[in-house]
Amino acid sequence: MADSLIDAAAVFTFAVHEALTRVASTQQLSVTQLRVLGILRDRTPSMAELADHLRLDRSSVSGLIDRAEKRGLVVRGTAEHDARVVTVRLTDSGRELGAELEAEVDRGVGELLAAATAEDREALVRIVGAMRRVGGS
Amino acid sequence: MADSLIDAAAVFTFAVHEALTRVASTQQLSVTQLRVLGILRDRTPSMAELADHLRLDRSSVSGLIDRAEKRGLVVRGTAEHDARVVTVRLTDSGRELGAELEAEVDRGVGELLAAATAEDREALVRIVGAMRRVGGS
DNA sequence: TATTGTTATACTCTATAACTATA
DNA sequence: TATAGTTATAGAGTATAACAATA
Repeated sequence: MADSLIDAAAVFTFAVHEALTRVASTQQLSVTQLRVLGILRDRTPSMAELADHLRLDRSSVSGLIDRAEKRGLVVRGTAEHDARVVTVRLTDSGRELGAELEAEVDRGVGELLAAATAEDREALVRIVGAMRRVGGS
Repeated sequence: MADSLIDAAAVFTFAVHEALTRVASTQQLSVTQLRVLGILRDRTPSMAELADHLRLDRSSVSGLIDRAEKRGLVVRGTAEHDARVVTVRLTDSGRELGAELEAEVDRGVGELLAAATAEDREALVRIVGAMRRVGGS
């Protein structure tokens, strides 16, 4: 596969990642915490499910949620069918912050893509669709 | 800008970032250390220039290079024109490891993009070209 | 005085190993 | 026994503030 393609993928990745870092850091959050807010927007997963989404060890997620809970962004709950399971959901304040940051991400990433043509932007959406069909994520 | 586009950018970014993390971790390296090896491939920058490339504080780069030097991947040198300046360059071993990992990155990222059409892959290269012309990086 | 780089410090993120509670 | 989650521990990565050496 052409070298310029791999380069492009890497440059794109670092640029978007940097935009995410910048947005998150306006609220003293990491990109991982930003992802947590995004994941919880329409889910109330168990710790294990959250770890799977993030592809992190459960012990890492324990610490992550400790810190997010301390900041009042999320709360731990219990699942009724299995007393071992801990669920995580957004607080109102977490949902509000998540929505704010999502808007900022839209703005920041949108800015990065503003110079591309509409056709090329559509190609990006198709690429990710193809990735998903193959990669399983 | 369409929501699916921003989503696609984020999903793409996390997928590539994860592939880079996976490759780097086969050698107990972070993505940042992997980037250092890539940056030094055809440059011998000062600490300040390296910090600019990585968009990190100089103190962060001091620690990064401490660890890379301890592993024998890079060496610090001096610039003849200014005794304050410290330069960084790859050792032979660092260059070799960098080449190995670059091949793995090509393979891993190439795999992610394998399902996309050639036309769409070309669009990605154009998108990054447009980003570069605007964004300054 | 200004700049380059390092050090001290503090915190987040991450994994591994050992543990507790529940199934 | 097996699974869900936490805790203890260790190390990397990052920034801020204070510093030393050089310009």
